[in-house]
Amino acid sequence: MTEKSRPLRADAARNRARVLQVAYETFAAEGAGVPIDEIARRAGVGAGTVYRHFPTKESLFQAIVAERLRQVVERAREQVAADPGEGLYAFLFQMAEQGATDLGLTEAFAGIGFDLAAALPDAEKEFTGLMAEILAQAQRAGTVRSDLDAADIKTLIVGLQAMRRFRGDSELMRRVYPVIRTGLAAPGSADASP
Amino acid sequence: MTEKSRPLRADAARNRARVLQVAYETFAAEGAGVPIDEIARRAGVGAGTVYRHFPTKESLFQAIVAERLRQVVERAREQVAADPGEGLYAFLFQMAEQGATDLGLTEAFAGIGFDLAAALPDAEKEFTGLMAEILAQAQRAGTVRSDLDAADIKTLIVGLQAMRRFRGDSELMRRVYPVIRTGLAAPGSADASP
DNA sequence: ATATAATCGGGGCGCTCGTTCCGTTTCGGA
DNA sequence: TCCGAAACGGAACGAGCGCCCCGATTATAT
Repeated sequence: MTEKSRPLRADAARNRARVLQVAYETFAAEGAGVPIDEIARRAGVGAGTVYRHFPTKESLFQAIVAERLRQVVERAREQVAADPGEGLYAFLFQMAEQGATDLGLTEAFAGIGFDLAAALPDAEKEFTGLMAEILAQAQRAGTVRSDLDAADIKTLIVGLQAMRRFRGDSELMRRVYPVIRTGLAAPGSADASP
Repeated sequence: MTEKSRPLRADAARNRARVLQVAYETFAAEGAGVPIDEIARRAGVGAGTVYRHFPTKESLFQAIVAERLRQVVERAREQVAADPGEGLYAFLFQMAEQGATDLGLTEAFAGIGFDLAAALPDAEKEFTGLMAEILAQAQRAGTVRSDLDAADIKTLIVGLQAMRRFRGDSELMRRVYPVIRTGLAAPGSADASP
């Protein structure tokens, strides 16, 4: 009912893939503020070509965020499966590092010029659900204090990404991460301050 | 040597004050992205008048940030004088609340489109020095762990402001602040998890 | 009151960027 | 090989914004 999606012509499919790849790298490195013309130039196509595949700049950004979210969720599932108690910390600090490596996703996450829940409600719900799950596992394992919910974790991710973006050097975060870790630890657990 | 600063004409002084006041409120509420024309309109003057008093948009923003920093520093000195052990926490969470009430200062602080250290080196140095002082007092009082420096505190401020901006409702931060507080607490102090 | 200079206001210039348009090129089935 | 459809690319349009210009206005010293 929605559309008839005939298969793309070979050159069209190639160009679409190039645009997606270049746009991902560019948004990650420089954020959503980069002009479409610049992305087209780097991809070696005209601006018109970009707009044929993605009717608006936001739709291109959205497509990339959706794909990145998929990867993030997938990786998080692996981590929590490997070590339920440690999963939340691993995921949290990995998300923090993305403050430096994927500026576009960080902006989307913080709601800067992009409403994640409105644009990609399904992906957002899946992510929030996953957060709740990872948190519950860690709390069951006794590594994280029990008075926190998934929304608190999302808030912490936004804060950690901002800190990581502010501090160019990940070495310098060495002393900040333990502060968060200690603060999150369940009283009496190994990470709690003695 | 710098300039001849003759006294301003009465109407000029009045307009300058109006522009500063309106610009402060506007930047605080909506960030540095607001057009100069809009600020001029709200102040009831023409754009040309704004530019006679402040030769560039950035210079206006800078003037406001400088003034706000002065107020912040002054207030912090009072707080740390009143209670050295509690001073750092009070200041930290007050700065966090500014994530919601003063978007302009928050952006300047996080280095979003504005290089604080380059634009206002003296104010920045004074702020950093104050951070070191407040931190040292808290560490001496035994309320904050000793392996942190002033740069870590600035990083935490940036993160906390981002979290506060992300969470519109300060009620919702009730569970996040204790996490930070516990994480910062010196082992064995009252805030450390038992 | 008048002259003089400071100040004002807002239209306009130049630039950026998202988006569209259309003449030209390329693909791929017959 | 040939042709119609699909895709291309980049010039061009319009909106937004920082900043400048200049004729009109107003404050202030005399």
